[in-house]
Parts: sequence; C-alpha cells; structure tokens
Amino acid sequence: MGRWQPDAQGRLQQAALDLFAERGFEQTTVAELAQRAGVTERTFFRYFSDKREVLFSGEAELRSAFVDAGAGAPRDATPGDVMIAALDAVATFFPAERRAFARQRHAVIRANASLQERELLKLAGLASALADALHARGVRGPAASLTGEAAIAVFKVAFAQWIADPDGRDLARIQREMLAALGHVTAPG
Amino acid sequence: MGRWQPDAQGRLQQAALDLFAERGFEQTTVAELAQRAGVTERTFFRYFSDKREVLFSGEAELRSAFVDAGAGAPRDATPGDVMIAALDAVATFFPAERRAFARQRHAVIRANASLQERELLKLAGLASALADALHARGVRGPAASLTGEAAIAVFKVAFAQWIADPDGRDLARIQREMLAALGHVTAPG
DNA sequence: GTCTATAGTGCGATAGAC
DNA sequence: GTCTATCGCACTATAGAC
Repeated sequence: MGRWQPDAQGRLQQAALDLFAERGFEQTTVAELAQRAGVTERTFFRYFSDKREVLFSGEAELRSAFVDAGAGAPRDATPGDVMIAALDAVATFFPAERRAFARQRHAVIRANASLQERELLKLAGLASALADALHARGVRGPAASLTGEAAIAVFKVAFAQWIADPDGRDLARIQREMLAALGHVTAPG
Repeated sequence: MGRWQPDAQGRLQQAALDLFAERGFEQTTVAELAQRAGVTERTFFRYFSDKREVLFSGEAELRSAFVDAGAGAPRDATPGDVMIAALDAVATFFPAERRAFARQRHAVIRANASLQERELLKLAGLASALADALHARGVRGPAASLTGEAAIAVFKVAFAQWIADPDGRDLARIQREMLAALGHVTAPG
C-alpha cells in the first residue's frame, strides 16, 4: 500500500455531495471537503478546476454518448432522427438504479444558483456538440444549432419529470413523449 | 449639480463593456471598473451583486415583456400562440439600432465561460417565467416547461443569427423562421 | 468605508514508484 | 536517475460582514 489512499477524486466527489446536501454549497468550504477526503485544498484544485466542478465531472462521458449517437446514425437520417438517437443514448446513462443518486444531486444543484449556472453551461455544451455533429453531416448551421437546443430542452424537462415521477417510468420513454409534445406545440396553425 | 456625477450605474456598465472588450473579463478587476467610473469598489457592489452582473441588469425588463405577452394573450390561445406572442415581444427589445451594441456585448460574453454561465441562467429564468405564465393559464406543468424551453431555444439561435446576419433581417422574422424550422425538426415521422 | 473569509493560482519542495 | 501525486506557502481578487 502506498503513501496515499487511492481514488482521492472519488472521495472528494462523495464528500462534496454529502456536505453540500447537509449544509449547503456556500456554507461548505473547499478546506472542509479536502479535510473529509483526507487531502489538502491544493489537491482538490488539482482534480477540479473550481469548487463547483466537483459535481460535474461526469459530463464528458455524456457528451461522447451524445455525439457518437449522431455520428453513428445512417447517412439518410434526418436531424430529427439524429436527435432521437442522441436522446436514447443519453437515457442509457440514467437507469432506474441511479434515480436516487440523481435526485439527490439534482436537489443540491437546484438549491444554489451558481451550481445551476454550471449545469446550464454543461447542457449548452451538449447542445453545441450535437449541433457540431449535425453540421459535420451536412446540416446547415442554424438548423443544426436549433436541433441541438431542442434536444436539450427535451432532455431538461424529461429529466425533471423522471426525477419527480413516483412510478418511475424510464427516461427514454418520457423523452419520447416530450418530443411528441414539442412537435405539437410547434406545429403550424 | 450634486456632489457626485449622475448615473454611476450607467457609467459602470459602459466601463465594463469597454474594458472587458479591450482586455478581457478576467484581466479586468472591479477596482479598475470603479476607478474608470469614478466610484469606489464598494459602490460597484452596491449596484451589482457580483462582477458579472454588470452586463446583465437589463434582464428584468425582458422578463416582464416575456411574461406580459403570455398574460395578455386571448383565453383560447394555445401554448404555441403564447410562445409566438412572447417571442414577438422580446424582439421589440432588439431593433436594428441596437445591433452593434448587442454584437459587442455578445462577443464579450462569448469570450468568457463564466459570463456564458450567467447568460444561460438569465435565459433559463425567462423560460421558467414563461412556463409559470402558461401554468397560470391552465397548461399542465411539463407542457408549460417545454414551451418555455422551446421559446428560449428559438430565441438563442435566432439571436445568434440576427447578430451575425450581414443584411440585418429583423429578429422577429428570424424567430418566426426558426420556429417553423423547429416544427419541421420535431414533426413526427 | 474598513475588515476579513474564501476561492483560486503559481511555484517549489517532498515522498514515493519505477 | 525519472515520473507522478501530494503538500506548503505566498499571493491576488471577489464578495460579504461589520
């Protein structure tokens, strides 16, 4: 066994979720997080570029899933088809077992404006990643951006529903319904 | 004439736009902004809750316009109708004369992640304000949220287009086109 | 208007693994 | 010796408390 406990990053993330839930984001200092994880403040900032980031490091995987779904779609797929593939891919990251965790994390974020800001930035990153993937497929800029933004709009609302829904319908299904509802809202006439 | 120059708030906003554009958001300290506006740091934080907020204080007006458009729609208006009314209302805030200003402000924000975060939070606030207005009209929660998010998606993409478009079509028109395009993307089939 | 806690950065030191 | 993870310390700016 080495000089240090393994997985300092994981311990910091766990400490953050616990302490933020218990006493709030602003009432928790980085020093306290570090202490609970058995490292120093300096080490915290080696793993996370800022205090908020400790809750958001999983976004990279989500983004690849989102983009790969776009890249893997058949050549004649429409932007709408690609969006559905992306939404289905993202849903696989949130199986029923992760609902309790997701709910706790969501509650922590909802309680603090600066955490919401970070979450929104990450979601906007997903939207533009999907837009880029569509653009690479030959979809013109505005339509690609719009599709990316629409996908995120569906995801956001469906995710909130998935968290709240007591009978636990799966996220993919909720997203399909939301997408249909969006089609209804934006239908001409 | 009084002891102080009038409109300290306006001078701080102008100083911020100039200095952020010139040397970047992070390279500009609040002390420098305050000095250029002829006030102290303390005065800056009296007007703006944080350094970023100096670029975003106009959001309240936008939000009322957004909400009022919803409240003022006829009783039998669909969520889609309300969304169009809200988008038309927001477009009146961005006449052709403000394009140069909007473009500069947008460039400053685009150059800094934390400013993007703040902008996204303000836009999310607009989305939920519209959702609340729809909810008050009897639209059920998820459909109301979805409509709010869709309106913001259209606004974001249309606004970027309006800023970039060299021949200056007006924002309301671009938004109508974007909405139609969104209807096409989300159409079933 | 003054004081202070906290976030976040830069750089060098240290302790182990190889 | 090299490489990597961690720590220690000094420092600035934001933001809130007093």
